[in-house]
Amino acid sequence: MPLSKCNCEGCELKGLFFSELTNDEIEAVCTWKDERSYKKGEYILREGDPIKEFCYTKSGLVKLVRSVSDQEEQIIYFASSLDFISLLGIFSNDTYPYSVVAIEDTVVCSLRISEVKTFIRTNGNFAFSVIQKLNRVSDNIITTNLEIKRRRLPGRIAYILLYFANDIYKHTTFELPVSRKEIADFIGMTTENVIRTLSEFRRDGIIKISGKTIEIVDMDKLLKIKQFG
Amino acid sequence: MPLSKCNCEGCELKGLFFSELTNDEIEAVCTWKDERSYKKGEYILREGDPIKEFCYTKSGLVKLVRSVSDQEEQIIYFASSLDFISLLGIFSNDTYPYSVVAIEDTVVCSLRISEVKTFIRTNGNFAFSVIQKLNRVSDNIITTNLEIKRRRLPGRIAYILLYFANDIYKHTTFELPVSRKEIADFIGMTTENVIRTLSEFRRDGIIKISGKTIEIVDMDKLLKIKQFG
DNA sequence: AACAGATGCTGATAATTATCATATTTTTGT
DNA sequence: ACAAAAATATGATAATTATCAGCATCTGTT
Repeated sequence: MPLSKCNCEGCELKGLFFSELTNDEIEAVCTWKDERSYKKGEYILREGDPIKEFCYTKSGLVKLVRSVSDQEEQIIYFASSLDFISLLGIFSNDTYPYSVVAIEDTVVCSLRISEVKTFIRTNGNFAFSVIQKLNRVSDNIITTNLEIKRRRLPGRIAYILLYFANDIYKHTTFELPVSRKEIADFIGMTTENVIRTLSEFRRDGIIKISGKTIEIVDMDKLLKIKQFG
Repeated sequence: MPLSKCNCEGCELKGLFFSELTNDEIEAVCTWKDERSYKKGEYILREGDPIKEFCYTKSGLVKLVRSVSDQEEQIIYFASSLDFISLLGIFSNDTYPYSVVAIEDTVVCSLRISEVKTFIRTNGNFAFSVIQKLNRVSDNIITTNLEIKRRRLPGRIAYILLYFANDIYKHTTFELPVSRKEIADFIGMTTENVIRTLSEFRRDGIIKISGKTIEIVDMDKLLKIKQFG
């Protein structure tokens, strides 16, 4: 099969994820890869399911969640485009220790994990790039959690607002992709207190809120709250 | 140089870390490896230093810490024997994002990171085993932090007591290897409240304390506090 | 359009945790 | 061995956060 028929060839992510693969390997990937679109709210992976695929986001935004009791869940991380979403335990577990849910419309590309494992064993440069990327994502999660842990409620809210504004949307006005409850599940506080703190920020002229739309009005103050709150 | 002169050959960790290396590769490791002993309290790695080595503990206990302000530090993780202590960012950063400090006398074996990187590129099975092990350690850190985050003070203290009792010392009586302040830095609470909670556990007949020695008297109650507190 | 159910919002109160002050004990350095 | 510093301990109070209760608003469905 000629490579020109393989749409992975022209994929904008090829350079990011598979620059180290040979043409033959890319062709093999292409034959088996599975690209899927998910609507906001849909489950991409389910906690407890067997790990058969190696997935990454091509576009969109997802949350990694784990359930900690009947009613409660904890959000581990938000992954945007070009992130691995298969990470925790993918090479050391049999089943997913968390679920992945689209919080915006999301396109995911999946490879068979067995194939990726083979490439790791046979292609050292590919192995190295996988290690680098896994390492970067893990570090990110760990550091983010530590940063949140050391802050109080206002600091945590400031942190997450600035995360969406600076890292995800790169704009001071944006649509919050998550509910107040999801913020609460992420920062480890109650929904009521998340709402209360947002309202206080609004009253203090730091942000404007209309529904899901947030506008950061006083960036300096928000940065100070992130730093000291 | 005959392999018999190489003391890595007989190292009890060879099977764990380097089972996938060829004899030639092990000999190369052996020539350059650096095995060092550290007394309790000594720094093994310093935050900000360039990453030149790939380190793991042969025995002992260490803490991974990062400083978050002039006076405060955050403990990321406790690593016991056979753990990697080079992990966060080792393959994606130039400098260590955290320090590693011995909290018990510790023996560390270090390889040159450049050499490990070469093995990853040239020996796929070794690469795969490194990925598996890094993956496992990262997951552990992430999961531990999530478990702590979702608990209140008593639950957090119960969690860490049971961690030392069950995972590290495998005994209901043990010497706490860390100060109350270090526990506080790990679970994200104040030193006073850690002390207070330990005192309450003692008053409630859950544990006995004499200095650094802790004895778990009422395991059932402690498990319940871990679960619901 | 009407309804149900989720989500957002606010206040009052209770529970939890931090801060400050002070004393005692243990460890460290000389 | 001694003084100084650090760690442990406890109480009182302040600050922070959770819980509960009651409404309003939004969303999706029929």
